[in-house]
Amino acid sequence: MKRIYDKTLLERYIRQFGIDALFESDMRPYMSLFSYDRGECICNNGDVMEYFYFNVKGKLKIYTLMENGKSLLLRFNKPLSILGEVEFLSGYRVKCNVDSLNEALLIGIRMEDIHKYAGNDPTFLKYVIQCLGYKLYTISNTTSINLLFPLEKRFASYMISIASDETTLQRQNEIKTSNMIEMATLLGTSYRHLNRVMRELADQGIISKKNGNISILDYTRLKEMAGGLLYE
Amino acid sequence: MKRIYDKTLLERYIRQFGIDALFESDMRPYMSLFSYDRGECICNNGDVMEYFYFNVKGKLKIYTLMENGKSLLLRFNKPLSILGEVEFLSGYRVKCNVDSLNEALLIGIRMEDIHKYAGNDPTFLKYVIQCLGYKLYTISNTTSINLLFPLEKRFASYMISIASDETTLQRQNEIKTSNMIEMATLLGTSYRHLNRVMRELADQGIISKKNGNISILDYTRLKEMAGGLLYE
DNA sequence: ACAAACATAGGACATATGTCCCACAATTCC
DNA sequence: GGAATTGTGGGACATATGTCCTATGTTTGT
Repeated sequence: MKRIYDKTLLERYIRQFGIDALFESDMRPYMSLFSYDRGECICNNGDVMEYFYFNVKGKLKIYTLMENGKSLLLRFNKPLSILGEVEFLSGYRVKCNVDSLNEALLIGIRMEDIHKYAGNDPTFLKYVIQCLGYKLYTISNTTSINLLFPLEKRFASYMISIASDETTLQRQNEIKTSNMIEMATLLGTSYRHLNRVMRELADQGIISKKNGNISILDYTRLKEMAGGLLYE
Repeated sequence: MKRIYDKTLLERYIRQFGIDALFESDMRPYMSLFSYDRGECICNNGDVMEYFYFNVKGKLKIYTLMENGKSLLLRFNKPLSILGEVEFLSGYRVKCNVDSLNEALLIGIRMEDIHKYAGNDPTFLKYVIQCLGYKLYTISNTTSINLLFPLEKRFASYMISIASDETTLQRQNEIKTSNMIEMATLLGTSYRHLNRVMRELADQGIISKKNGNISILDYTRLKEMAGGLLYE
């Protein structure tokens, strides 16, 4: 973790995501910009959260780590999203682990400052509620899906959801898989099993794997296989 | 569901849980008291939430129901807790099903009213954030354990949770199982498998099944088996 | 360039869980 | 009372998934 003393960059991100509009007063004086390297840990189970963060660049991995060493990915976190909103009012210690997956930039505000200057700011509080509501909803959804459907269906629906990119509004038929292991944990399964299921789909001519990319060959059958499931 | 026109009772619960202290203005004029019977449904997937609720008596069961009929228990909800906080700001439809497990009492405030009179009330908003944070935390915990541990553990924790009755504050060692099939779906498994696992526990002398009731014979070992997971 | 670390691919086997089926007891319906 | 329905208990087998291990290609660090 490095602090970046670049007011211009900070300002650019505030503008880009409209972060100033989330507060009724100007919080800029209390904001710092931090950068994290690929794979760097942002916080761990048991930590006391010193900052409230806005993730403005990079993908974060949020996961639990159990006593027996098993871990489960809870979600990925992409800009714009927040970190520390649970701890902000409760004062609890952190319960999850958060790692940066690539180079990430976070805007941090000290917990004392956010308490002092935004602790009674309805605009900000409502934003936090929305974020929390969204997180609660998605995790409930994922939980059910993970437990109730076999990987084949989950994989199919996952593929469809990332293939239809909301930004371009057009379907990508080629998906670059940054990392199979990451994908496996996201789907709540083992790498081995994901591999097995993917090969079955490949054998059936529904997808194909080529130099690390997955191509959708038969979108119709893939959609059929997902059977209405939606990962959000 | 019956509306109860008993101002004294309403006032008693407001006092008992300090509900008036959660708002900066007096919300009593907008509160109604509702009672639900054992097993009665409070809301369903797809409903529009008309009220924001405080659960002041009774245990609620919160679960999802998928299109294919499968369902999964998300959590139990005991006083004091709230319902409708996700819908309150987002306007989303309800995504879960909520049933009352025993006789329950809820204080309801119409969504319009809570928007109008508490939508910018920092005290209330902060309370909502705390509740959401707590829910997010517990569901994250449950999710991980659900996915990382076998039914045996889930069953054990389920037993422990319903055996400790909040009203009597004393442990029931005999649990009447209204319906095994329902219990299986709640735990996200098949009846067959639940049966199998229960027999294993019975063989180990941890529980016993007699004329439709489950008795806990060895609470300590049962708790051990649950391994810290609590459906709270 | 070479070693080390990592990603991909998959065999062999164990375990958790699901599906299908049947038997029997309890409850409800005429 | 007898038939029909429903809940319970469990055998046999199939499927989904995990664990462990091995091999090979690919990237990275020095």
